[in-house]
Amino acid sequence: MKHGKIYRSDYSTATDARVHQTRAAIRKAFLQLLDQKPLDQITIREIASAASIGYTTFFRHHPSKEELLNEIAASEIKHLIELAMPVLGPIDSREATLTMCRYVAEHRALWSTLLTGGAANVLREEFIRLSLQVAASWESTNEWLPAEVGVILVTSGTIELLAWWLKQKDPIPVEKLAIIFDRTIISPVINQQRS
Amino acid sequence: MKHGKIYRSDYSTATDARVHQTRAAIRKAFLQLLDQKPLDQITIREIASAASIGYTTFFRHHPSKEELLNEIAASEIKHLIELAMPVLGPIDSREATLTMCRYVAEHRALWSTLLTGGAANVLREEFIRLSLQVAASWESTNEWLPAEVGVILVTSGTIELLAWWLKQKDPIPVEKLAIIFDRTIISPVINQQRS
Amino acid sequence: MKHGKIYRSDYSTATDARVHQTRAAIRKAFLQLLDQKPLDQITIREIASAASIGYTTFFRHHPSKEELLNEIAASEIKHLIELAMPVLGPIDSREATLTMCRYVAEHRALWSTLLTGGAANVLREEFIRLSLQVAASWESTNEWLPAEVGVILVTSGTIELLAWWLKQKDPIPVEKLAIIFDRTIISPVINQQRS
Amino acid sequence: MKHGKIYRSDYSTATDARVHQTRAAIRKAFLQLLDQKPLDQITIREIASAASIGYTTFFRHHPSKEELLNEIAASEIKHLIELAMPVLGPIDSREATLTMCRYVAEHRALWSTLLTGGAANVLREEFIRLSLQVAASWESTNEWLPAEVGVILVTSGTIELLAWWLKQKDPIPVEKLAIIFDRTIISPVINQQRS
DNA sequence: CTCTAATCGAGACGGTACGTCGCGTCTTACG
DNA sequence: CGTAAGACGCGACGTACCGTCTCGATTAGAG
Repeated sequence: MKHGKIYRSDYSTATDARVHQTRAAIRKAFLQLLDQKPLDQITIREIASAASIGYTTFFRHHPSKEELLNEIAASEIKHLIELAMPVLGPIDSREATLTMCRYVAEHRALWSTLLTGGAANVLREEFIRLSLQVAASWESTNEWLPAEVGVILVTSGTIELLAWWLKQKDPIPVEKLAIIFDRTIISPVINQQRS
Repeated sequence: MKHGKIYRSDYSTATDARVHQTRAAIRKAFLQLLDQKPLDQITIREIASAASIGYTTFFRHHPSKEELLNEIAASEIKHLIELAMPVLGPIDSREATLTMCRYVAEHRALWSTLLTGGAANVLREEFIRLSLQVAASWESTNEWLPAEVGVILVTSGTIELLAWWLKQKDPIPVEKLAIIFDRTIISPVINQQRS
Repeated sequence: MKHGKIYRSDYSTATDARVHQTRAAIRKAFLQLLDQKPLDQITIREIASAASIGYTTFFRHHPSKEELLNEIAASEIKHLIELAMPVLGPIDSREATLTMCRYVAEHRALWSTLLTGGAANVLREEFIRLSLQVAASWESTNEWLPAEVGVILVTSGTIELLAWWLKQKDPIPVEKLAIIFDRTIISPVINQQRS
Repeated sequence: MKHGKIYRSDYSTATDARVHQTRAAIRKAFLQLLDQKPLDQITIREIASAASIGYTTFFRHHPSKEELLNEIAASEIKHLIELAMPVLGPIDSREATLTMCRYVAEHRALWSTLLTGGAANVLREEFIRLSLQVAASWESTNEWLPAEVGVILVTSGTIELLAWWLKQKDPIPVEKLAIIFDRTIISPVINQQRS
């Protein structure tokens, strides 16, 4: 609506080494900046400068900084959702919970940026959007709880809990986190409950 | 840090009828715009135009649109937190829950804008910030659950649940909402639990 | 063309003592400010503040600061022109010259402001305009010199010379000034000349 | 004193063709506007619009319209002063006078704008400033006439005379102008004189 | 190993919104 | 009941980024 054609190449299948190098530099610089301030206080010129690339070059790879964030976020979120889905299954939620927490712990730096940095709000929305999409076909587990609400609460609860955990200087061990996670977020939604 | 002197008057004790009129017009126009798009896509010129006031006049009342939103949000949130606090008390959470839901239901239009419009993210942060502040002195209710986490989960859960509820075309009755609220958000945090 | 009607009263025949007081205060404050900076760097609020009157009150007396300057300038210039005219007469230019210089010397503060302060350019134009008007009916004194040119040169020369004189810390005596005035400005225009 | 950092480049050595094109367009549009109204009634937006460039682009080349005028004026004035200086020399003032008048005549359009348009006052000041600077080292030609006064009178007289000449619909021939110039402005200052 | 095309840097440019300032009009409240 | 105080609409200011668009310079990888 806003823009005309952009002269951006399609680098998706590029084999040129420079392309990969440039993309990596952008990503790295961008995540570093996101650690420091919210998305809308970061200028593209800043990213380009931090990545030691030309301003114009940024646009050859990403149409906007928002789009860049979405690209990064989407791929990371997919991993997490794949790990998180079994959590809601009937089998062994405690084990799946632990697996998910460990995954985040292993990529602490990245997730810390995503969840506690300037991208948090964007990420939350994307996270919930993708979760709802994945869970769209599910049937309700409880007659008193619309499935959609369940997904929203679990997803947002997960994000908040992980964000809190990543912010701590002396984070509690993963096992304890998994217990909190299970008791406050998972069980209330999937378990049978007595009023 | 950014600005030099601003020529803004202190209107807090203003008695001039025009002042109230102008402030009301700004607020109304702003909330209408927030219904349609996120905060950062709203320009001050748009607000001024919609409120039928001069562009400059906006700054005579609010230093920025962010500040305006915070002013509005803070006062509304305070009301809600006052109603919400007893919910966590030991006595009768179900009753307090119902009271809070009814309050939101009675101000549906306003809260709908705040929670589901372009201000949602700002409001969430402010909400959690204020909740943490209010709850700072509390002692932990559970040895396995840090008090801070409890507050965060209850607050964000509340926001998500209310936001979902306000988005529905055919919203479920308040009583049912209160049940969900109690089972998924309150009880898991304040009650004793069996693993 | 720009403005609608102004609610300005006509105070020209006012007898109210306050009116005179106010006008005097404006005039005084204005001239003081003109000593310090050019006209367009002086704001009306500044004048009003310096004159200890309300901002709006200024407009009850003068439509704009430019107009105010013109009012002041015009009356002063008229005095000077009346003294200066005989200078060009055939009788005794040296004597008239001396008279004029003495007049300026006696009102040094005022003329210093008018000629060397921020009003200089406006004053020059007004001065030349009035001079040309007064001298419109004159007949040329020399066949080789259009009357208009003569008036312009004498007028602008007078202004420049007086401005220079008023700027000096140790001004030369009036008598010497009159000599310069006569030799460089008056004589070349009115006297018969040998090429 | 006024401004913070300006993002203006140094175009003095620019080779980009667009730069020259833009600068020329600005200059042309600016001079055209100066023909019509005084400097302070011209807005930068007007200049930009008339030059068919973006508003912001103006500032990439000139910090303000006043500065732009000074740049233009300074370069033109330098030419004229170089021609005018020999006029005051002892040799052949009549010839130098003629040369100078011819130069102005050949650039009638430009000088007409500078001297009779909205820039006249600014130009006068700059002219006198530069003249005094150039003539700073001179020694007085007459014991009764301070050198500074001589420079001021010659310079301002020159400007007034040229301005008058350029304003005429049927201007007198250059030769007659040179005679007036010599008799009324040059001779009275440099020649020995009998009281 | 060359050379040709892809990629990049540098930055000029037209825009849009910002927040500030001063103007001149108009309204209100006070004395 | 008139006047000061000041709220207001207006429009220009100068700044900051935006995203588009040339330009050459460099460099990879195909011939």
